[in-house]
Amino acid sequence: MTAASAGADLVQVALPVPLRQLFDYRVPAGTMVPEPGCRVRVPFGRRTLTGVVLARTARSDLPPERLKNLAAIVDRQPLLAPADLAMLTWIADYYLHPVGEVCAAALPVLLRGDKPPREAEDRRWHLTTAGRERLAAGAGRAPLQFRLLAALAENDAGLDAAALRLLSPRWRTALDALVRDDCVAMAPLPEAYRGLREDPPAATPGQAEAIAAIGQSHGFRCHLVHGITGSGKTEIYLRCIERVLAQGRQCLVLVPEIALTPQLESRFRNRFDAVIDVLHSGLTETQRLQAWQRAAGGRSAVVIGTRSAVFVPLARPGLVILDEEHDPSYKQQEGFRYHARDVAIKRASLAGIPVVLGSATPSLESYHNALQGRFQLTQLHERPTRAGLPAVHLLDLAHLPVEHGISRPLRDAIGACRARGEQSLLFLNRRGFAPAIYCPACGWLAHCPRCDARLTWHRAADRLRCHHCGHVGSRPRQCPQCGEPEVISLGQGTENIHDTLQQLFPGAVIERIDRDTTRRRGELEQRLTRVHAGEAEILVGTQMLSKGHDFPGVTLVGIVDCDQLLFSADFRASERLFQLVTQVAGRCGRAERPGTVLIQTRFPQSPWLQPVIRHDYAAFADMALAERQAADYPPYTHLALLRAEAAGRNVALAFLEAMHRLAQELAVTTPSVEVMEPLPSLMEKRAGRYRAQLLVQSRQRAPLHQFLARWRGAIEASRRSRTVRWSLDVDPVDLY
DNA sequence: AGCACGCCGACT
DNA sequence: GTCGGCGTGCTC
Repeated sequence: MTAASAGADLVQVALPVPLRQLFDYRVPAGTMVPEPGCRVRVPFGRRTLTGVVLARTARSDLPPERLKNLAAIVDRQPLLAPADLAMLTWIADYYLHPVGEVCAAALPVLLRGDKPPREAEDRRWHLTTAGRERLAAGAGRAPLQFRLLAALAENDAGLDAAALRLLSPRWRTALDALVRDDCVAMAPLPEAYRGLREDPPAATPGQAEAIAAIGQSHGFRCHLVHGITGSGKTEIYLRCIERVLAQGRQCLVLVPEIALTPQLESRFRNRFDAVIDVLHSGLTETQRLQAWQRAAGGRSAVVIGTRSAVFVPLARPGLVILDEEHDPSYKQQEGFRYHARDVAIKRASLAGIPVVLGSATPSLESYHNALQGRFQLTQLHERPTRAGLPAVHLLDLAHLPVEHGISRPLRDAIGACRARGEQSLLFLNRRGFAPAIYCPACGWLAHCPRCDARLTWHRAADRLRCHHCGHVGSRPRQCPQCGEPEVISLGQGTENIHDTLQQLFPGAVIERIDRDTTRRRGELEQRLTRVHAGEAEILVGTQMLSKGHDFPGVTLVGIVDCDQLLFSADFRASERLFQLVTQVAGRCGRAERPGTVLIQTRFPQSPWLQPVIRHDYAAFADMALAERQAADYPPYTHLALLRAEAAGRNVALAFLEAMHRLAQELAVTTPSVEVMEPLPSLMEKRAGRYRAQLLVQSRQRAPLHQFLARWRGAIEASRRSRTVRWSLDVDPVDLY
């Protein structure tokens, strides 16, 4: 770092404001020029903000008299390395999002302010020989120093800041004095990786092939590991991580949700004697800061995290793994709408390291990339345990006796399963007791006053709830429209299925797992523990059950209603159906016993169900890809979606119509970009606001991006954009 | 996003 | 007569 010369030194600063630009500031003469990656305090309008220096520069487009001086430099050393800044700049450009907000999103909350990083808590101090002598000499004029010495003498491994703080809030000054006198020194930090704790099991041929392929890649390469549920993808991750750790480098492992971190963490801890950190929204801000600092400082070996952890800096990056890569929760659905999978791939390419995407049901985008040779594909078709894949059967609801959503064969199968002392799992993607309340006399249905949606009756709470906004109402005694003395409930939710099963199997222990029964912290874990302990005989639950958790005792899986997935407006519906059923089916028969999956449907002839029955991902993907190609949908085209919402009906739509005209003018120079007509959203009214959307499509990425950049600029400049709430979603995942 | 400036309604 | 509504303009 050099001191600024007379007035020629400028820095470009990313500020947390929704403006897609950098701001230039003068470095006062005589002060050190902050390096890129350092935070600075700057005057901005009438306030002072904290931003990140992205670059040094000698000249600015702005006239010199309008440039202001930096108010202060927060960090002496950069918080973010040049590679991190390059990644963040790329993301800001790709998603057309303000780079200052992207930078802010990449920093822990405690580093977004103007405070320099706090002492890393894993730093420890221990006694030196001189310290021992001072202690032996007895207490002198400095009683606190003596107490610190005594405490440190009892702990050979040393004490950290938290432990010393317990001795006295004024520990810092006393410790500094002791360090100056060489009585206390910083204890060496533990090595990030110290070796294996257990011998890895022998790899199956499929695993060995994947491990070798990933291990052979020098520099950037994207690997897609497609392994059927239970085929041992985690073991592949462990072996690849082991190789990278042995080289003294770090690994970043991403999972779609917090609930999956504990089991992965414990498997990693059993295998590796290493510093392993988790990073997700369930931590306190202080914990997040510490994990972030350990990763950035190279003091951790493995970081396991959810979506936002894709931004955590690593001093020595060696490998990125993204488990369950098909999971839509990798896409942030509001504000800064990035996709962690795509960011992870870009990040690995910038860092020149391999990235591994794993899934039993890869997204069609990734699978297509693999077929095109852009990703390297490894497939695992076998389970290492003796259990084979479950047998899948369809139950035709139209031609079978059905009671409260449970058909006779499903009921009998559950009974037989119980009789064998095994567990069964029923999947229904619908919470509550009944999804509709209906008047048999006049046809009235209970609607949400703020959304275009029906209200769901939650019987335990005796409330009508809207699952799209926070609305809660009570069930009317009589029909509010015609006065009919009794309204009835229609359809089944998990609460209802739970009840029905309890009636069919009196005395059975049934565990319901959905957002309603696992709202409080630790409740999910508690219920899962009861299931694993074998206390529960039947499990009923929603989507939550499909994600990652293994239930070795479950030998029967029932999909109560797959038709809602079969007929959905979303062009990804068939993909979701295959993924969901395969993932739920994968929960069973993992141990020695084979499993059975029963799918209830009114459309057993649907071609989409055939590959599900045969566990044939390739056949499903061929069908789905052909359909996507015919309809000009991803992965054959790229999409962007302009969404808008406003309090008044048609305000958002009128805005989009104006933006549509604007887009058509702009698209003249990018003819490969197709701008669709704006449409009201599928659920037009939601939480009291009216929504609409406009789809843009192109076969080629580059012209689309070029168009979007100009279009977004024009939208921002238009006065109308201030009358609605709008967002531009690059690569949208949900199209409604 | 904030935060100012700038013109038109109901009130300490 | 003011306090304050949110339209619109700007931030290196």
